[in-house]
Amino acid sequence: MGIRETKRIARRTAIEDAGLRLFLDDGYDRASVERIAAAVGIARGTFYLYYEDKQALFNALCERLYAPIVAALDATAEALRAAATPQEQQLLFLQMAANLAGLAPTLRPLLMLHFREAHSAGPSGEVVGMWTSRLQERAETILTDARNRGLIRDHDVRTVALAIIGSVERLTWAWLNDESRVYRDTVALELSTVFFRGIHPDEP
Amino acid sequence: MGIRETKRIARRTAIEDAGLRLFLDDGYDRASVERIAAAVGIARGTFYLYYEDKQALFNALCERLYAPIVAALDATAEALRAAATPQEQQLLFLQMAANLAGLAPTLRPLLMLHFREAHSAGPSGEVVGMWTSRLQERAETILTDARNRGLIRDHDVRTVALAIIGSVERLTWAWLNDESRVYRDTVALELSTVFFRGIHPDEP
Amino acid sequence: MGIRETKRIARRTAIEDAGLRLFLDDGYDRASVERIAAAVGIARGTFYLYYEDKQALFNALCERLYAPIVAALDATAEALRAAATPQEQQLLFLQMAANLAGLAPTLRPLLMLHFREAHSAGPSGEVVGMWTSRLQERAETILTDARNRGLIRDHDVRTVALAIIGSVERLTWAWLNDESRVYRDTVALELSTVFFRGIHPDEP
Amino acid sequence: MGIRETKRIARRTAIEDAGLRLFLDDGYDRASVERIAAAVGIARGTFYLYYEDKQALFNALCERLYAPIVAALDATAEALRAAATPQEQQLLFLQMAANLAGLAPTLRPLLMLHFREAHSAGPSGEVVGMWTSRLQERAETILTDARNRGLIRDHDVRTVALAIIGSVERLTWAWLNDESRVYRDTVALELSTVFFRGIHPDEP
DNA sequence: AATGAATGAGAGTTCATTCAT
DNA sequence: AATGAATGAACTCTCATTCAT
Repeated sequence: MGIRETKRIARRTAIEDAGLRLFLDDGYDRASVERIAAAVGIARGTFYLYYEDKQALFNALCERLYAPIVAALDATAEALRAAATPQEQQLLFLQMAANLAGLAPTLRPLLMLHFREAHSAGPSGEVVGMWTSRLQERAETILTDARNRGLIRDHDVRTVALAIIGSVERLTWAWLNDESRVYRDTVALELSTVFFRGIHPDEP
Repeated sequence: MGIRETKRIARRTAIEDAGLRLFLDDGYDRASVERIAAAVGIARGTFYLYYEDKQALFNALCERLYAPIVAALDATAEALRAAATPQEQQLLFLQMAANLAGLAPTLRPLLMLHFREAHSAGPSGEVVGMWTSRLQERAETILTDARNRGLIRDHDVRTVALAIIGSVERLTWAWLNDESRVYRDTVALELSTVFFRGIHPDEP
Repeated sequence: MGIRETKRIARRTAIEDAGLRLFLDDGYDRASVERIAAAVGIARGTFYLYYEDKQALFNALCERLYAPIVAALDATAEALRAAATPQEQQLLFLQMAANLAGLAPTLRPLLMLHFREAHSAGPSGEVVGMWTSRLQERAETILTDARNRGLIRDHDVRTVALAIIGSVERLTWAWLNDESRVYRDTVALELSTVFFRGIHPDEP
Repeated sequence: MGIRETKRIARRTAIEDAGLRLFLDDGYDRASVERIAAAVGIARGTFYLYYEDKQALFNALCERLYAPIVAALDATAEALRAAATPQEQQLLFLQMAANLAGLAPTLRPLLMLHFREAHSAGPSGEVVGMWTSRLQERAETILTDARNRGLIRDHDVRTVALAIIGSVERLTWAWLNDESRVYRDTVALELSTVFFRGIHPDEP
């Protein structure tokens, strides 16, 4: 890779990092390109050599956040299709939960950004909404598959998907804000139990 | 009540209604006092005769939204303390759920506002956060009480409270956005079942 | 008229005058709202209390310039319809020419603005073009009427109208720029003679 | 010519063509070097290897436009000096008009540029003004000569020259903008007639 | 010869709030 | 009680040009 390309990537990363920090501190709307540029140590105009506009920077950060999550869900869906027994399936669910929980620390500030802008009125809210609905689709796919195989009770898949995602979101938000007693490792298991005991078919 | 007082209240209501609409359309930050005043048909300066600043208007809207919800939760908590049997308690839970679901249509735009600003960086986010934590407290109180009486399994109360609130929030958001197949009436029951079957003690 | 209204009008006039000067010095595009406001001695934001945007200020100036010219043309057209003999008609033409020439000194800077922006690419050019085509319409109406009455030879009315307007424009521009030997008083007569001798029917 | 020189000229032509298009679309001021370079497919900096600055590019385009027109006028003036009879002279006038009208289609976009920038406030306006005054000089020379030989009536030469140029400009502008019924071929004749019948001495 | 990163001033416009009327 | 004029800082984005590579 040429030296120019290397420098360019490094600078893009620097801008994204600074942008992330300011978006978190001030929100997408209030964070100004001027301050982002200043944080990186570049001129205002230089910013626009790397991103078409503020929105493009935000999109890049979203890509960073959601791409690995979507990938993890897709991988689980794929594996589930190959799973033969209910036991295998349950294991895969738990692995997925652990997998996602494992991603969390790396993605921490980006997750924070997700919540900050999730329902905002501006363009940031729209982008997050688009990604969120993709996640929702994946979750529904997985649950539908599980229901068809008799792994979970015959609830309305959409409702259950929303409920689970909502729980995960709320707990993640609590974790991000260091609300006491939310421990990443135990919570995944705890939550799984709550939902599984509730949604799996009663044993004879 | 004097005619003056009546007119003052009517105008406050008009300002709040216009403010609500604009906060929803544009977000708290982007909604300008100028446009709110114009929507009401008053001068910019007149706005400040009724609210100290934009923030005060937002606070008033929050009061409108959260006060009845907190009241409903408090009433349930009170009634639960007087309930003797587990059957009575379960009934009270269902009544509370139905009660809250019944409030939803009236509060619809205000609920939308809740989500719009829930995690925002500015002052609006802080206010919503304060109210949200009050709701969380109430939920924990109720669940702790239920657990102490053996009505629900011995989960971590905080985690379960967060999970339930998250689910409710996510489903409410879906309902607000007319995502298909989220019907207010059935969803309360469905959700109760999901959580109850999961969290109540196994029957012998 | 209330004192507020009076002051408002005075300030609008002050803004228009300053705007005119700067539009002339720098052109519509390069003239900045900031400098216009500074020339008036008001804050940047105050400008927008009086005009929606820079374009609106330009439109107001165009109104000032073109409205009296259109009025003069319409008055001539009206009078022509009532004129009985060719002699009367010719007299009216000369009166119109003198009339317009009489307006020129008052409108001088505004006429300058017309030429500055007449063919410009931006929004200013479009507005001027719109007004210009209105003038063209009026000129064609008058010429068509004159031709129908046998006052002028049977040329293509549109071509002649364009030729006359073009001549007038070019001479006006020369006058505005103090190109020597363009005297307002004599030029109207001179030009009339040039065109009349050429376009009136040959005498028997 | 060396291959290098050939390539250099080809690239200059490409830049001029792109510049012309953008100057027409956006106006000299708003057309940015960046977009011109992008249209050619070269880097921003490369532009400055071929033209000292944006102004220099504009000058080159003016050269392209005005040089042939000045040449045509000079040729006519020269031929007129050698002409013996009024009939010969009139013929030469008509030939010149036809000649210029013949140039028009080739120069079409450049003519458009002339009008766009003719009275603009910036440097582009000054350059066009300089060329325009050269054309005016030539026209006056020709008319003075014609008057001295008794070919045209004893009008003020300067006024007539301005009137003719103004007419030609206005009709050309109409033709450029496809205002209906302006046909290049007939218009030259029509205009000649209008002016000739008006300015040549009365026949006995 | 060609590149494209970098600059920083400057553009139009909006904002919440104050205060004299 | 009500008005609306005034502020000036803040915003996003564009510009012509330079220069190290």
